[in-house]
Amino acid sequence: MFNRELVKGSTSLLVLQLLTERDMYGYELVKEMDNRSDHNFQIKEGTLYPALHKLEKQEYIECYWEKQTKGPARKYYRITTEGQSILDEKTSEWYRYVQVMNSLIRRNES
Amino acid sequence: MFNRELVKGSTSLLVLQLLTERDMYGYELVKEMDNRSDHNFQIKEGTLYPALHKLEKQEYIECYWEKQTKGPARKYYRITTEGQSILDEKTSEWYRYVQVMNSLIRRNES
DNA sequence: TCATAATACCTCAATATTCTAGGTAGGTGA
DNA sequence: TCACCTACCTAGAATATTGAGGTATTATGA
Repeated sequence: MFNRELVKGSTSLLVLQLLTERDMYGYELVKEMDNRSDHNFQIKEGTLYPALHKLEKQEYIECYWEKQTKGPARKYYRITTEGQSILDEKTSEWYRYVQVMNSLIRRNES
Repeated sequence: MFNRELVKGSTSLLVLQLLTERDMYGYELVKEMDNRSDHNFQIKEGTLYPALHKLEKQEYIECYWEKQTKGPARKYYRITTEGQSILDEKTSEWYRYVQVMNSLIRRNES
């Protein structure tokens, strides 16, 4: 697991990115991030649900309920057109951020 | 400038790294980060000074005053041995974090 | 001379995100 | 029946950052 503060702010980027692949529900997103990151990103439900609600309010994602024959109903989320373009922005911001950070922390081992 | 939240948690890493090059004072660190990052990391004094105090309390850095013939005295910081080893940890954490993030956000453009 | 700006330190309230710890409810298996 | 998993949720505490303010010294230019 990473430092809590370091990871702050990357949740929305990850959620939007995963939703470009397929519609997903909250509980699924938690498990998916955990699995795909080899347990490095163990985002908690207490973090994800409020984050989803904010993204929905911003109209970057939208939701629909799907009843299950087995188990509780699921609230699926799908990314909107606006969400897609915000994702593009966030993604390029991420790459710029990494580039700047790397140039700053790379040891001057001459 | 980057998103406020994305950058959270990288301040201590940057401070420790810069101090491996030479001892610096707070005001200098602010300007230095701004310059080196092409104005992408405009860390504010209200962020840096408390961050320095925390690092000092953790004994990752230590300070000494230096009077100037011109202008106000400067509080210089130097990295400690413990700070150096924490920096190593934080640096490798950073690289792991970037790797995991990249593997998650890289579009599956097959 | 006097006002302004730069240097150099500092604190505090507001904001945003995350986590911990709880809660509700449906369904499964021993 | 009881424990567990699925699946949703919220509230309070902790943390980092920022904006806005403060103090003090020195330099600059009108």
